[in-house]
Amino acid sequence: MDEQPRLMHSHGVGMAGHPGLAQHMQDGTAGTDGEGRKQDIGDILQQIMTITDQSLDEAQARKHALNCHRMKPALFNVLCEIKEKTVLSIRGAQEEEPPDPQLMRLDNMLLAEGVAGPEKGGGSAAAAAAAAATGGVGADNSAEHSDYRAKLTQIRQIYHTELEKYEQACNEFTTHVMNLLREQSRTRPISPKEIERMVGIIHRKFSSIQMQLKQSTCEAVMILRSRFLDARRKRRNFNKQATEILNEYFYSHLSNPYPSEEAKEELAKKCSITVSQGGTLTVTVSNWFGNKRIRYKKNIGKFQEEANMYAARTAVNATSVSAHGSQANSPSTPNSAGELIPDQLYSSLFLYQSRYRQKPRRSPT
DNA sequence: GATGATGATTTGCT
DNA sequence: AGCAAATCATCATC
Repeated sequence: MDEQPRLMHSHGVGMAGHPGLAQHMQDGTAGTDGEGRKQDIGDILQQIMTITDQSLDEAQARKHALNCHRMKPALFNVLCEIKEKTVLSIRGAQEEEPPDPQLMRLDNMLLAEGVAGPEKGGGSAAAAAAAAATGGVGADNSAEHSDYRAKLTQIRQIYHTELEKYEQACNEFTTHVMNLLREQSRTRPISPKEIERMVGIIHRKFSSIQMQLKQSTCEAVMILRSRFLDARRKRRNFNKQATEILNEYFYSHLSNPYPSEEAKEELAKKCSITVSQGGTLTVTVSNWFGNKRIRYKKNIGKFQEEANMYAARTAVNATSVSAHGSQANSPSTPNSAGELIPDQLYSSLFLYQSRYRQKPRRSPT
């Protein structure tokens, strides 16, 4: 069979645009069965058009018949040419997709939470990371942590099995489609690029499904996190002693209630704050002072009694230390008139300063 | 369970 | 970076 090479040679000769077909048509015994040839081509085209309407076996047989048809190479060439012309216009629509920021965010989060990425002892890495994020919580809630770990591992497992399932399905489908296209490429021209494009489309579809999985996994992790590890949920009021120490500092520094970093550390130590929610111990102290300042300022009247009490206490302490307790005032009943004045002065100074505030000065130690 | 207290977080400013 | 202010979310009390 030397038909194919001959057809290729004829390119550009004969019937414009359809050289192969033209050659073929001129091949036959001239004139008499030209009509018959036309009929033949019409039949073939009809068969191709209706091939999808037939049953599988029927179509298979028809396909085989078409493949063996002597006109097939010629038709194929024609299709190739038409394709080449149309593909040129399609090629422009090739988009280079940038990495989806949403997907990247999800990936990063899953990685950070230890759901994606390498498994390290059943998600303990994630728990450790979470613990670090919340400031290295002590042993008081280790039971909750193990609960959290277990649940996270569960999520992790579901995520991975689902992801694997999707990946497998994607691969199966891709190979299936590729086989189909290869099979079809025997009857119609399909460039490797087209197959590539189709694979790309399939992958995009599947990755959008994967994204949904990632999204819901992220949501599940967030819920779990907020349920077990959110600092706000873990909020514990300070004990009485800690509050007293902090209040003592606050009211004795009412003119400038901005403890330095060192003072904060000192206070944290004194208050034996173990549940450091925010990050470092001093952050908790900072939070307290921040809240105290704003709430004091908002409603001085409400805090007046408290202010008087602490002012009196420090005053008593001071006198008892400096003057060897010679002024025998009862500690529980302070001289109200004597203590109120400096206190009010302090508070007005604080309020004044809050407008024209300066950086808190560092303690000399 | 309604409400105020309170520790933590967020937002915006300097 | 550190703060004020607003806000959130839980705790504690009744």
